Amino acid sequence: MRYVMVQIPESTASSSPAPHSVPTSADVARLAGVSRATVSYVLNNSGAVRISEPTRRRVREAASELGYVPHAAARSLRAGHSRIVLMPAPAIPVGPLYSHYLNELHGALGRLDYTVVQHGSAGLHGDEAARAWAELRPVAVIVPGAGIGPEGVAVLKRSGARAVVTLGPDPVDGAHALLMDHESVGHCAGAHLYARGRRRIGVVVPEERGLDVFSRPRLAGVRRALHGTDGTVTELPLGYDEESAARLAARWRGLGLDAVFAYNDEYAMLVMRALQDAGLRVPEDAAVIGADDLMLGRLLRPRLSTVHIDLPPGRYVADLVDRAVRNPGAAPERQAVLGATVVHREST
Amino acid sequence: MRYVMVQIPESTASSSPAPHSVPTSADVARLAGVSRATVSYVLNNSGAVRISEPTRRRVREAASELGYVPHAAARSLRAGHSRIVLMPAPAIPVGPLYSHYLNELHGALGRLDYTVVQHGSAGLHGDEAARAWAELRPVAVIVPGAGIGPEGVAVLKRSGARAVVTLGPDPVDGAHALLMDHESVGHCAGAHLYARGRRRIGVVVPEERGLDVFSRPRLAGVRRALHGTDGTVTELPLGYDEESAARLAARWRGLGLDAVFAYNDEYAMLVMRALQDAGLRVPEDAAVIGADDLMLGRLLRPRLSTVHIDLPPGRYVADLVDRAVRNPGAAPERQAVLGATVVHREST
DNA sequence: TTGAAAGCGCTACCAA
DNA sequence: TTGGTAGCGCTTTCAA
Repeated sequence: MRYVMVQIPESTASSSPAPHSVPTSADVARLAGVSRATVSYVLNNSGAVRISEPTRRRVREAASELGYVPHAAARSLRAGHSRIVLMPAPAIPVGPLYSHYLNELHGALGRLDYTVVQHGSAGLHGDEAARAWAELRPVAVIVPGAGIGPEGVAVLKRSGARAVVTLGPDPVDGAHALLMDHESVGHCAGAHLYARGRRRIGVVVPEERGLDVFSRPRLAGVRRALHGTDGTVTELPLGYDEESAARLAARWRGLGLDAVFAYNDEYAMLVMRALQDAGLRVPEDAAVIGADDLMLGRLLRPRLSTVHIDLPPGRYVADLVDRAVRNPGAAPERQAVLGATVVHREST
Repeated sequence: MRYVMVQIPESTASSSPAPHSVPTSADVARLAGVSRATVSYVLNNSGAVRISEPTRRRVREAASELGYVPHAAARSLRAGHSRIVLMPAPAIPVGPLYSHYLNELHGALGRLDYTVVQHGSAGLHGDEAARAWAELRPVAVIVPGAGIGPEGVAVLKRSGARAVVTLGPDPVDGAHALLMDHESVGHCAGAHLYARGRRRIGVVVPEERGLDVFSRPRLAGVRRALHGTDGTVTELPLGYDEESAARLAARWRGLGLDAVFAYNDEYAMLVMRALQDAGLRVPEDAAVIGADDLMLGRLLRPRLSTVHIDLPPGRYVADLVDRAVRNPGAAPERQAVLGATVVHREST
C-alpha cells in the first residue's frame, strides 16, 4: 500500500458561510414561541422555576425538530468554569501497563461527568506547554511523569484550574502529588536478586528516549538495594530490537554478570531470548527479572520473575481530582501510591 | 496498598468566588493603558493593522506581568468555529498496535495545530454519543470502529462539524471513510494456512467484549478463504488467561484441528504455549498464526508466523482530515487503507 | 495608529 | 409562569 501526501491550497470556499447555520437556543425559542430563557430552563431541567407541562413539551419538540445541541463553550463561558480535565498525551509510546492505566483513569473521570482532553504538547517546553493547556481553562490538570514545574502549576492555577495533580516521582509545589516512584520497583528487583545469591547485577536501560522517567529511578533503586553490600551494578543500554539484544548476549560472558533486571517484562523477554540463543542458561548462568507483571511473563520458559506494580484504582484518582476541584482551598495532598512486590517464578 | 474511597460533601467554599480572578484581555489593556482591541491586535500579531513598536512592547509586558493566557472557548465562540478534533476514547483496552496508532494520529493532528479531545462515551448509545460530542462543536470527528451511524453523522454536521471520518470496516453515509477491513487479515491467514496444506482450521475469537469489531471480520475472512475448498473453519472462543487456553489445548485432539489462527500475536502466544505444554508440537501437530506482527512473535520458538498489518501513516490521516476541514463541500472520500500480508516464520 | 462597540450562545437575575 | 436583559472573554468592523 502506498500513500502519497497531497497538498491542497486553501480553498476559497473555506471562508464562505456554512451552508446551513447551526441552530441556537434562540431558534428553538422562536419555533416554540417562547423566550430563550424558557428554553434554557426547560432543557436544563432547572428546578428553580416552574414551567407548565405544555410549554415544556413545545420547547422539547422544537429542540428535537431543529436538532438543537447546546454549545458547550458558550455555556462554560457563561458559567465561568468548565468540566474539562486536561491530560497531556504521552509523547512516546509508553508500556501497556501505563497506557492501560491512563485509559482506566479516563473512564473513571468520564463517569464523574468530566470531559477529558488529551493535549499533545509535542515540541512545547515547560511553561509553554502549561500556557497552551491553560488556554482551555481546564478545571483540573493531571500531569504524568515530570512534565511540569512549580511555575507551570502557577500558570494553570492563575488561569482558573482548581486542581493540578502530578503522577510523577517527585512532588511539585502547589500541586497534589500521587507519588509513583519507580525507584521502589528497582529496589525490589535488586533486593530479590541479591537475596537469591546474585552479586554482579546488570540493569537494562532502554535507549528509547522518553522512558528515562521510569528507567532512571528503576536503576537508582537497584543501586540502593545493593549499596553497602558486596554486589555491583552495571548499566546496560539496550534498544528494543533483536540485534541490540544479540550484541548484549554476545558480550555477556565478558561482562562477568550473573543477573539482569531488564527494565520491564517486554525487555526481559527480549533479553532472555537473546541469552538463550547465545547458549546461556536462565537462571543458572544469568538470572532475569522483569517488571510490570504482564501476561507474557507467565508464558515464557522458564517462567519470568517480575515486579508486580500496584497502582491505585482509576476511580480513586478520579475521586481525588473531584475532591480537589470541589474544595480548591485544601492543602495539596501528597501520597505514595506505587506498590511494588516481587513475583518469584522460575527465571531467578 | 489499600485504597479507601472517601465521600466528601459539597464544600460550601466551592460556591465562593475564586481567591484571585483570572486576568482577561481587559486587564492587560488597562495595565498597558490601551484598548482591548489593541491588545488583541498585538497578541495575535494581526498583520491587518499597524501598531507602534512601543505600544506593542507595553502590551506584551503587561500581558506577561499579569500572566495573561487567552481564553480558548471565548475565542472560538467569537470565531464561530474551533480547532477541536474529537475522537471517542476506546472503551475497552485495545491492542498495542491500535493504541500505538491512535497515538501517532494524535501527534500528527497536534502538529497541524488541532486540539485533540478524547471523549469517553461510556454508556452512551448511538446518537446520544454523537450529541454529546456535538456539544463541543468539534471542527472534525474521527470515529474508530463502528461507533456511529448516518444519523450520528448528520447530528455532527448540523452542529458545525466540517468533517467526519470513520476508521471502521464499513462506510457511513455522509462521512469520509478510511476502510480498515479486518476481513482481509483473516483472509490472508486462512489462505496461508490452506496453502501450507492445513485443512481443519480453528479461529480464536476473544471473549473480551468490544473486540468483536476486529474479531468477527477476521473470522469471516478465514471463512471466505476456505469457502469452496475442502477445508473447514471452527470458531474457538477464548478468554485471555492461561486456564482458558489450557482448556482449549486439552480439547485439541478431540477437535481434530490441524491449525489455528489466533486472532492476534498475543493470543497466539497464549495458545502456542498451552499447546506446547499439552505436549503438542508446533507446527507439526498444530500450525499457529497470529496477527499484528508484534515484536514478541519473533522471540517465540518456533518463531511465530503472523499477518503484518499496514496502516496509513498518522500524518496521512491527519492530512485527510485537514483537507476535509478546509474543503467541507467536497464529496466524502472513501478508500481502503488496510494492507495485510503474511509474514511466514516457523510456526506454520 | 488607536478606540468604541457589537455580538458569538448561553444562563441567571429581576420584573412582570 | 414567563420574558427581558446583562454579561462571560474575545475579535473585528467602523470611526476617529
